[in-house]
Amino acid sequence: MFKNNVPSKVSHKAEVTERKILDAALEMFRTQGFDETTVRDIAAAAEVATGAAYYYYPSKDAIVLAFYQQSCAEMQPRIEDALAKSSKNLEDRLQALIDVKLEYFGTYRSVLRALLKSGADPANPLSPFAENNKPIREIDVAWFRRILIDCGIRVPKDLEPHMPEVLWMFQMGVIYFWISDDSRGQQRTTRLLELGSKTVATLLKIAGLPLTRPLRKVAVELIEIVKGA
Amino acid sequence: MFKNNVPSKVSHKAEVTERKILDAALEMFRTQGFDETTVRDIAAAAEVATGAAYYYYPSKDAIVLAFYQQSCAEMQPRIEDALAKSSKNLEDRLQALIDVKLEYFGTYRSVLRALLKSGADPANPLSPFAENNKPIREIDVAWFRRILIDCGIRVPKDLEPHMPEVLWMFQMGVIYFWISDDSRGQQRTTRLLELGSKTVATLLKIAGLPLTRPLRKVAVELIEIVKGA
DNA sequence: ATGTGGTATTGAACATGTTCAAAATAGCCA
DNA sequence: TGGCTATTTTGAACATGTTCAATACCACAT
Repeated sequence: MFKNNVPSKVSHKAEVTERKILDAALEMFRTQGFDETTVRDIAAAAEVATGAAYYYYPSKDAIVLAFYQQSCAEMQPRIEDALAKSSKNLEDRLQALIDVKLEYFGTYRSVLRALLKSGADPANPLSPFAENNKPIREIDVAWFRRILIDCGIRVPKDLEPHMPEVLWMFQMGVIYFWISDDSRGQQRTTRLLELGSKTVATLLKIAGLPLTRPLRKVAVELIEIVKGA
Repeated sequence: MFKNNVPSKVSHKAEVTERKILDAALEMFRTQGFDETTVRDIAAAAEVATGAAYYYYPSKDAIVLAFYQQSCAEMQPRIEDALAKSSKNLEDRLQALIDVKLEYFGTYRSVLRALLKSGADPANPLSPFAENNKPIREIDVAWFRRILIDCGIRVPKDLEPHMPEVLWMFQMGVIYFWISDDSRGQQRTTRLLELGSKTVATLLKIAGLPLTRPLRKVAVELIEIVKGA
């Protein structure tokens, strides 16, 4: 009935509180760093009691997780844009795609550091490799699959099903490098991304040549070991 | 005067306390895990007050660091042995060397997880990549240098200075994989180590062929970017 | 209006890493 | 031996992530 008249004030007060907490937290993480920000600080900035934070988020880490989920959603249109503007070749698109992420995360390096502080441990819920982050991972991987299809490179049958995840791993590598890259403007990461993207594209083209079959076999086997059963 | 008669009891009581704390800590980390072990627990097990732990170790993490240093020292003779027994070819020796580490760390997986929980962040004192762990890193790298020399593979001039550290990175990769490998007896890691070592050796031999020069150039450049200025 | 059940909020209490001022002890010299 | 200084040891206090019982609030049925 009045859901269309007074949609938020009354019925969504809880959601407003939740948002206030998340926003306050991210703002403080951004400006002072994750470790330097107290849950009490966050609650105070959001004008609620300390316990309220735990009513909405089971832990301080969970706030970072919420950021990760939000960031995934918010980046979708940006990625779409970036790919639309870029050429269709693999190198350019790899760069464009990963650039969107670095740019987006740029303001939140401290939050990302907190997110990735667990290394690549799949047992840690914060890790992009964790089971609970599978949905995000699959959205990400889907982009790489699309890039691969669009670029027109003919990928050998044995390698093909693995390639989207391999590219995703490349992306993760760049991001892990980036979070502790203290060079001016993270120029080392920029160079790594440029040369890395080019190399990945080159290798993928080479992988189609007949002579490379034995080496490719090994690569596929290594990939399968790492990916697990 | 009596330093030779009563060497430890009197003059080294502090060192005894330090050891007691370290031993108690490692034992508890091993049996209950790092996070599950309280500093109060450690102190109690070592029969000292809580504060005593902090007189000898500036933090709980620092205890793990002490373990890392101790482990490096204790592994030296084992590595020497393993290499003496193994053939001189690169594949076998890579495996033998890394096997020593996995075997040694086997009893302390939980401690190693704590050590590597900071990912590869050079800013974290616990990380093997940190500045303060340079001495350990260099001892490790020296072994790989020696392996490379002994194996007799002719390594191209541009690649050669980087190879010891590249092999060290390979080792770190295996270890990072190992700490979250929950397969029975960590058999996935075993396979990764086997196939990985073989592949590294193969690639290094191939790298000497004239046709691979352009690709090698790129590889060297990537290595230089990652290693930094 | 009033009670009622679920939701949201509070703030004190707890666990654990860490700090620190005070107390105990050790080594040593007169 | 007695006293003095530096080292070692202690345990209470603090900071911060987290839990929880108590309270306040809200929408709705009577």
